[in-house]
Amino acid sequence: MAQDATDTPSAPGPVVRRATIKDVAEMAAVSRSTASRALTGRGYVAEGVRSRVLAAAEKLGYVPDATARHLKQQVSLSIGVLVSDLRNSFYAELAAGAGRASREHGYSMMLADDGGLVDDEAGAAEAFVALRVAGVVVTPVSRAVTDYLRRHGIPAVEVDRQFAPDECDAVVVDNRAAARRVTEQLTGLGHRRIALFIDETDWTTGRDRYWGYRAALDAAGIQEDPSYVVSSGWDIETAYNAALRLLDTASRPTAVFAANNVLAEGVWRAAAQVKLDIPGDVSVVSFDDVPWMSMVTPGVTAVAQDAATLGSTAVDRLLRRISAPAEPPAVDVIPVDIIQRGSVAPPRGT
Amino acid sequence: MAQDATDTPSAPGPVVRRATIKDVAEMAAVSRSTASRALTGRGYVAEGVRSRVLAAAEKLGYVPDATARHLKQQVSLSIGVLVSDLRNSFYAELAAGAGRASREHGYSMMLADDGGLVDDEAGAAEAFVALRVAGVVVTPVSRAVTDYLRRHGIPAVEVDRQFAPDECDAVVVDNRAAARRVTEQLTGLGHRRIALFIDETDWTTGRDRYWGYRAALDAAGIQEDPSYVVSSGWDIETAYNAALRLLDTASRPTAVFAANNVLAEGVWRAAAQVKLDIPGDVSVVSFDDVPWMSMVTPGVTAVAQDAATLGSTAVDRLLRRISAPAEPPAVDVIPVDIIQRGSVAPPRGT
DNA sequence: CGCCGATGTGACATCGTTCCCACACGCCAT
DNA sequence: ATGGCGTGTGGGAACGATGTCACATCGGCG
Repeated sequence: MAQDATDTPSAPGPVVRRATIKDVAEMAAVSRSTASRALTGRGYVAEGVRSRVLAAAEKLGYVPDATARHLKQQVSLSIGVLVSDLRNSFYAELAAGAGRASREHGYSMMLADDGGLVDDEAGAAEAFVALRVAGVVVTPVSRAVTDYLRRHGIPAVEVDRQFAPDECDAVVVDNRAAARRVTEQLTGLGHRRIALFIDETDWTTGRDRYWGYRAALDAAGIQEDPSYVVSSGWDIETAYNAALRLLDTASRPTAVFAANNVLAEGVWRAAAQVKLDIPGDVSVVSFDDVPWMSMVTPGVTAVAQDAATLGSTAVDRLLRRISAPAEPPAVDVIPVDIIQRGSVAPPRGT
Repeated sequence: MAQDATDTPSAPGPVVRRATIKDVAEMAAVSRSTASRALTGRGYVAEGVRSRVLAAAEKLGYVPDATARHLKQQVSLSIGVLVSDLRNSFYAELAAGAGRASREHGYSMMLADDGGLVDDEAGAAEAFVALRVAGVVVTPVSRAVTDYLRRHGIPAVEVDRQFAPDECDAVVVDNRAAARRVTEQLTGLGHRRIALFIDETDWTTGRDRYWGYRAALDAAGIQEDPSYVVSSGWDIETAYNAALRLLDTASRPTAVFAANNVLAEGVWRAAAQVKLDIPGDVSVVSFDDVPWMSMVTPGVTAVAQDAATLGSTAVDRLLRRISAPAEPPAVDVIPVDIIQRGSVAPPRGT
């Protein structure tokens, strides 16, 4: 009972104490200031002293504490990247591109994934503020993120989706033009009943892709049939069920434009389920080229966004913003390709 | 010439000065210490004072600086995650799982991607040390990472591949048993000429999967034919070319086991190229289930590792290690599923 | 009346780094 | 001699948050 753990500390204590600049300085028999100058290369240091300090640092395995440096300098070398869903290869590629670009410029990447939820998005943004990242690249799901970040003085770049066009840098593709081109390919082949599967039609990418689709229909003199515009949200299951219903009717469309890769997957599975031949019974085109589209037979004709380039360009833009905070907001538009594969043909009977 | 920028500072200066705890304290008319107690909930604070402080913090949009807190407390709330290739959906899922688990425990995730290169792996590890992360989850490509991290007192968990079995926690699957089961399925159907496509056969996952394959052959009384074991590295192109050569011969195998999803893709493309019917001419099984395998026709029978669970389990284990540094290293083995699809059939003529 | 514990609060040192400044030399020009 | 410069070094104050410690106040009890 009287025995007290504090009398005989059984734990061996901190086995490794991380070397600090003080340890380096002592080993090199100089002051902390001189050691710092030798290591950072700022200010005068005699050549002999410099090499002594460097040798000591090497010997001790000294790695400067980035958090302490940040605290002192009020400059961070991390950037935050916030995407909707890492499991979607579009976002994974985007993150990979952002990570590569960050590293090339000496930054580390803090990555978060908000599952497309506004609440999680806000939580991630707060974590980024707490960590005092140098800036944030985000595929936003609301306007709130960039507003919040701006209020805290953290520059942000919107990628893919754009909610604050006039106040925030952005990196996007020309969704409208691409959607129009790919839809015109269908009208050009004689399709008149063209369905659009889309997440929603009011915001950013969804709105623009919808407009592009409409523009192509208008140009071909086709009246829009609202029952062919399916807003089926963000998950495969919903798209699959909606596609099942639509494709299993007499008045089914002769072509389907899926406005992103998730919806395309739902459509593809549904078509397989009801045993429709692609492209014989129905042509399919997609926005977002992901790996499976080139693996299936026939391959899926798709608008290929270079997601990695979106990510790396966003980081480049962010770093430019950091070095020139006062410039007016800029938007980079990344070109897209339409990859022709076998999923498109003229409608039957033409 | 005599004009001096410091006389008339033209820049508007820091437009937003981030609120610090000092600002909060002043607004609430208390000392920094009291404000800290009120905000962290440690120590005595009168109820009235507490609410005054909280109101001030709210009003100022105060977000505590995680780097400063870390510096003082010498405890970090970030964990590092290092994967080989974010573009590979296996790693992307793993990262997503790790990110989710981190966030659930209040940690942020620093993510890096080393492209499978030992040099980049070392660079990323150094960045993690500099940032003083609480721990690291890594899909290692060499033993060096975990050694390096240990030397700096940072706990690490190896996932997927395991290089330091006795010194480091790990989260893996039973590669050998899974490879054996899936190969036995082929021998059970009467296949005798079974090719193995594999990255390499000397280390960790490659070695274990190779052993599993061998064990299944041995059990079926099949002599291994070295020309059927193709070590084709880590890229699709190489695997594709190797598969082309192997499949386009008279003595081609009747079944192929691809030991990861990249190799499976190469094999799949090659089979399509030489117009082999799957499973009629050749059966195909894969290690790693990725999205395209369920999209193609026939679907690819595959060993499905739950990558997200690998990632989240690794984070759980890491956090347990952080709270109990002295315990002996532990290994979690995550169960796998074999997903039966249509790519497997008995060899022709049986 | 003096002492106690319970309840609150503020001063100050600290974490690891940087960097401003003071200072110390040696050398040259006044 | 004195001043000034170029070169080199160390002292010490930040950065923002935390936590130890001393102290202040109050009510109650011996």
